[in-house]
Amino acid sequence: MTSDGLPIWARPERKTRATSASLSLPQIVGAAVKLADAEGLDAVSMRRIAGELGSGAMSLYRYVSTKDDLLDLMLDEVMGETLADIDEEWAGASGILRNDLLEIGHGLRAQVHRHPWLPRLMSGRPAFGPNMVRCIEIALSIFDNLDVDADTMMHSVGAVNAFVFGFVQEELAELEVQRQTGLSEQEWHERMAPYIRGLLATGKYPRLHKVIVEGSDPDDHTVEFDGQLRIVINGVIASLPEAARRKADGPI
Amino acid sequence: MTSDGLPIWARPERKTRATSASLSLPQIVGAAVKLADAEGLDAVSMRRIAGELGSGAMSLYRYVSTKDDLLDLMLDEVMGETLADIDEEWAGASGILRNDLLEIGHGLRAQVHRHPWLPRLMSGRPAFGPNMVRCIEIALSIFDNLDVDADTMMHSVGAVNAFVFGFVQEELAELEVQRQTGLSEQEWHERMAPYIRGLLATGKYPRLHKVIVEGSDPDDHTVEFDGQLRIVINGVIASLPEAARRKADGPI
DNA sequence: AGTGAATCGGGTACGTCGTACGCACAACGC
DNA sequence: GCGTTGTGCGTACGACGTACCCGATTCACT
Repeated sequence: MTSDGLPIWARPERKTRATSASLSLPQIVGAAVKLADAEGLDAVSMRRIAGELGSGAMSLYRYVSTKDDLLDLMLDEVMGETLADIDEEWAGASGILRNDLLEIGHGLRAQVHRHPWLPRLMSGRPAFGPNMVRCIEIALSIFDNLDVDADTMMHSVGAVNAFVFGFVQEELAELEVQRQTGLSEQEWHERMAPYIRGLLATGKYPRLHKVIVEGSDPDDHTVEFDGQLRIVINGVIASLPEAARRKADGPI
Repeated sequence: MTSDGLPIWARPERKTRATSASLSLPQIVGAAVKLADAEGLDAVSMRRIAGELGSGAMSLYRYVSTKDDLLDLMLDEVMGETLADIDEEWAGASGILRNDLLEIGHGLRAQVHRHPWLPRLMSGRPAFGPNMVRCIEIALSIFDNLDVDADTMMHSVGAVNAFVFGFVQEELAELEVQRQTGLSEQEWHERMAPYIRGLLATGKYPRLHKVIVEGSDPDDHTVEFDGQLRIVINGVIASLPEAARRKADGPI
């Protein structure tokens, strides 16, 4: 959004009437995304993007009225990436709700891992781009032959979505530190160990102590994620009306 | 974290050897939090904070080695806020797992609503401050007489936590736009309506159309949140070992 | 009481950022 | 031919985080 509070897509289309242009909006957005992927969101400055494209910084403003707009476009761009593999109807839809929800969850997480700057962009930015809208449409398609009401559909995908984003956010916090410092997960954990040990040594956190000592080290975040996602999906399916619930796991 | 990759608490304590100081770390952190609450995270600059305290910008660096450290401290500060109401043992713990999880969820959401800049800080910043650790400890206490293993405990609070953060993040995105533009929720929705109508008019999003037309307008986000939170908690409780599950809803 | 060391507050300055403004140039309709 | 329109981009301004440095204050210790 800019000063008028509208996201870029809700505003009358840009002119781009003229003939020869050495720059183009998709080109700019693409360069910005590539930069963010390679060096993090902080590396994405107008000057850097322009430099990457071999043009002047101010040239970008012929295509984008504000950096914030560019960020909106980046967000929608990567949402469109997922869509590229998908044709008119969702190829992945198995018709079995539990599997579909699982796939949506894992797919969303994979997408965020490909572009770790996504969560930071989504904080404080309502996403309403065309690609995002198509993503929602496709997500809703998993209810096609389930005959549940609109509110339930929104609840269900909303809950799964919220969980996935919350989870990856925590995951990425750790990865981000590792990226910025160049430390491996191993090294970072070792670096933190004395502090953690000091905390536990106070004896003020017996439950945390128990969890750290007895808990299995989640070296593979994916299985951790899968486990928790299944828990959430269980809850979602359990809340469905009975007819839909019986069909959620497919024909027995 | 700074260049060494360690959060501020994992480093040897700052000197603060001398006697009389017109500034103090808690004072600085407090001013920063107040500023963020009042004008948003972007208003939090070293110069602004110093100005608010009637001192020079560079003076702050006697107490904080980097702005990033200050942000870490702000995060832990507000986590401590919640703790202020709580004494040694959690007053709110009912011993009934479902109610405890509900309370944790609603409490966490309330906390984030009090400080809408929290999610943006947590993106890309592992939180390990003492207050945060105490929060975790207290959250784990709800399993005290339930005899479940460490992994299950982490799974359970992790799933609820992740969901809550994901949910409020979406909520706040909308609120943030309203704060920045000064528009009310009503006004903003009206401003967006033509764009949304245009999308639906294309006929390419039949499911989204159905959801928007038939779905009840969630004017009260709290009931929406409560509904979805209960769904997640259902899943969590269902995944507990049977003995614990039977006790989760308390004595019948 | 006198003195050296440490810590305080903060001014100046550098390199970065987003972007307002305006100019030179190219392609078009007439 | 000539205005009109749209491009690319150089310059400049006011923010930002913070490195560096200096005078003033206060402590620890004789």
